[in-house]
Amino acid sequence: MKTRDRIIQASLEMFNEQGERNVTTNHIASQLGISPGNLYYHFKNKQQIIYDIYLIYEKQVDANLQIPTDRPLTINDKVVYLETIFQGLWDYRFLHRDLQHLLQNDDELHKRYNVFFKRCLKATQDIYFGLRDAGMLNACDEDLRALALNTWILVTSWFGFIHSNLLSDNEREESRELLNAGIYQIFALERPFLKEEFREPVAKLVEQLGLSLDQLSVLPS
Amino acid sequence: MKTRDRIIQASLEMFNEQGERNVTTNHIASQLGISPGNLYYHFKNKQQIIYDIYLIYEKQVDANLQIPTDRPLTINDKVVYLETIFQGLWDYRFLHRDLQHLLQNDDELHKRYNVFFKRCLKATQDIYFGLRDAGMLNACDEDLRALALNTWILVTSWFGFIHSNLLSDNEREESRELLNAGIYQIFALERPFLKEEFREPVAKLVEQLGLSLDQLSVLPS
DNA sequence: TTATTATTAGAGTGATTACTCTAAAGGTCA
DNA sequence: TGACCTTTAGAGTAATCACTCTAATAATAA
Repeated sequence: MKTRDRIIQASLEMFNEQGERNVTTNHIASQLGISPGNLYYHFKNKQQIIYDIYLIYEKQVDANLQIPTDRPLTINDKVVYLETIFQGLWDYRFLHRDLQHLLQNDDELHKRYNVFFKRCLKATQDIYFGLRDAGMLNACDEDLRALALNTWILVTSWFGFIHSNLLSDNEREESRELLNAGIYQIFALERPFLKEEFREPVAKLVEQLGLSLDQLSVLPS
Repeated sequence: MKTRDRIIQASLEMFNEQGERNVTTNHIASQLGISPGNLYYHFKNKQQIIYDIYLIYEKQVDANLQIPTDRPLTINDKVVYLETIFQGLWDYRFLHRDLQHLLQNDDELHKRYNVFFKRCLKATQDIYFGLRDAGMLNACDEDLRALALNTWILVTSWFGFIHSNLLSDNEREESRELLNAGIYQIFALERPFLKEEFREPVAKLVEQLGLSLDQLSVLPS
């Protein structure tokens, strides 16, 4: 692999594991067994490494949020959307963890992220509108717009939430269970809007997916 | 005012405005016109300043989440809960902005915060159960538990969200409008569970409160 | 081969920052 | 007044970190 790509990959891994703030460019270089000079030959500065990682993430999310034009949406589409989005969240989790600081230090990134956010929110709305058109949801436009925004906030905050609230006592590893619990919470958001005849099958689907947070016994009951 | 209290107050203001990461102990001292030595006479280290600020915040939130025992909950209680909680969020917004990093660097804070989170989640659940007991909501236990958790995540992520997504283009100041939009989003969460006869009065209440985000024309429609 | 360019090493640097140390000043009470 | 404790100033320091500079080496082309 090219040195440049190895830098990106190692940075991503280290950022995710230790947080961007705790990973220095010297750490990255030493992790790869290369010199700092070499790293700075390939990247102008640390910001640029982050920016380049972000671009890859953005591209992936945009691909994941495509809406089929040739057929109506199904409930299974929704599951696929959530699974791919949460997987992306996980793979690039440092981005959302330190988002505010990253944006504060890089105007270009901030502008680009704002455009990206609006595009994602639009796509999320369109997915919900699509599900309503497919006869699954019962809600007015205002409901669905608020729902889309709440979905976005929940999704982008999910790993921050589990990291802050559920991972300290017992060093529980961030796991697929906790990831699936996030999907469960999103389904809980839209459940009240589901038409009667879809509640049963969706409940089955969610159950298959894994556990709710309640069952992980980390929360009060 | 005592020097110790002035340090706490100045730190809080500066942390909120610039982010904890960008405020050094020397900045705080110089802002107050005192020496770094003086600051460290009153506080063992920077962590302790943060910890002390956190304690004040925690106390305030606990007070705000009290549930009346002598009467059933009303919809107006809900408004008061949300207004005081969001105001507290705003007054101590740096805490949630940099939460993960703060917790990572201070085990004692992390443990204490975990207990606090569980207490808050319990209180939030109890409020929702109380609203159901008062005949306002129509939902099963599982619905309400998921709702409480989603409420917590939304509330604690709200200012991070507006800071990252809505404040860059035009330097729009974080304003009461944006704070109220957060309350609007929380009401949107529970709206589908509201019993028919309460939808009209709640809608009126929400309208009085201010604008939804849609009307702020920062989002796609 | 030789010339040229791309890649790498690694020592070093200037800026920053949390925090320390010593001594002085201020307050209190006999 | 003088003894004693509290509070303050401010210079200083060790560590950290993003980044630079120079020179060497590898790759490529003529």
